[in-house]
Amino acid sequence: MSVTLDHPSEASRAETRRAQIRAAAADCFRQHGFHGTSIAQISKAAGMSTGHIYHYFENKEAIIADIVAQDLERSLTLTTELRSASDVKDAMVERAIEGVEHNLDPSSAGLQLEIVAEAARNPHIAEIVRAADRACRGSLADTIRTQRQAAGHQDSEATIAGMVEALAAMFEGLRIRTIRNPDLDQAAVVQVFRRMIHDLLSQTP
Amino acid sequence: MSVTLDHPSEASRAETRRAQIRAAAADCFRQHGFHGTSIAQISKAAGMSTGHIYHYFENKEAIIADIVAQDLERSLTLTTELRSASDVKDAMVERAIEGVEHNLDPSSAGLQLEIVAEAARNPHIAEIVRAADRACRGSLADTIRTQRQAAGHQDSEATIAGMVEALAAMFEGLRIRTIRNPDLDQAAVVQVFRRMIHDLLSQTP
DNA sequence: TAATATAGATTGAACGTTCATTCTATAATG
DNA sequence: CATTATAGAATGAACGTTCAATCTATATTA
Repeated sequence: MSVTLDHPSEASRAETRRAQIRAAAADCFRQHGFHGTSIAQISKAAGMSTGHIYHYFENKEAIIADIVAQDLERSLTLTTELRSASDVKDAMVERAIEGVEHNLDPSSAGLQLEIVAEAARNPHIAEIVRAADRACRGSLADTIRTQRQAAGHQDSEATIAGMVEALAAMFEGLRIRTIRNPDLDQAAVVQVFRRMIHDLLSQTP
Repeated sequence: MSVTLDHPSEASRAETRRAQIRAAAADCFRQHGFHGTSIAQISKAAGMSTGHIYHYFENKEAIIADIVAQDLERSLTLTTELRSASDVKDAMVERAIEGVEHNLDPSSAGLQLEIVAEAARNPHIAEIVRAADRACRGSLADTIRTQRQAAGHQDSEATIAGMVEALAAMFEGLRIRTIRNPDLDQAAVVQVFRRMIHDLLSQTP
């Protein structure tokens, strides 16, 4: 709508500041959790005053919601990418290492766990998380269904849904594993995961 | 040393009170998280004054640590139980339903996620959690190793460790799944899990 | 047994601090 | 000059924790 974009400011200036606050807040949340982090801490990390934060976010919860939404958008992208592969089974087995690596990164895992824990009790955050999860499940179910049908298997929708949940549990479970066992052998996990995914997608009734 | 035990009080009175506080606190923590719960809330839920809480716990973190320790002791018991089964593979497949049910209970899952999220940033809680996890892994590794050797397989320790991590990730991952997808089809998950566990324990190089 | 002493359980108010949020004033921008 | 960005002080509520006081019940004494 706005025409004058001579300067990079205009609309983008505000978004830059918002991103700056998001990044600083995410850092704080990783270290101290949502409710262990104060606005004062966030403002310090972002290099601005406390009052200024409220110029860009209505309140603390809005910052949390923004980070959650941004984070979930990223994971939706990852899930959708799989569908474009020519041989889905091979692609999933091959890319298992990426999924394992991604979910085992402790700082990422910490924030993700904070988000789910918050979703377990905060209806507003739960809504955002569940909508994103629904989209991810749908995408993954499509991917698996296509692959199974192409291989000549006949599965009920419940079976497909069960496979989706099992795969999701495996990868998301790694976020818990990396906290509970920081010395976990990543290579060994990748090897076992590959075999399990292969077997799951090839299984006959 | 003390002889007079006419009344059930003496030493047990204090433990009763501690248990009462633990239960009330766990309830609050489930609903509002560790750092979203105030001592005032806990004291109200436990039906006693705020000051009285400090008669039994040094501070808020001590209550958290106590609940965490108690919770982890229970999961260690569950893991150890498996070892006594005659046919471990059958037992694991048969008892998959219990593991799935247990980890899918939303109120249990919520507190467990709160604990892991706290462990991700609080070294004291991390220490408790990791010690318990080490014990569980050891027990599960023994169980799997025995079963695999009995079936004539030759696995490296890394492979056994990978299997342990995969199984742990699957079941613990369900805690995340039940929050992100409350409508999850439990029966479908049980069926897929059974097959996956069977295949994992029977797999050949 | 009646009277007193003592220990521990329990209370709720008070403390100093920190919190999220709002208000006010100044600087930068266009 | 008008608007927006920014800073920082101000506000009142809520926090974890402490503490002096009271209540309850058992033990001691006479």
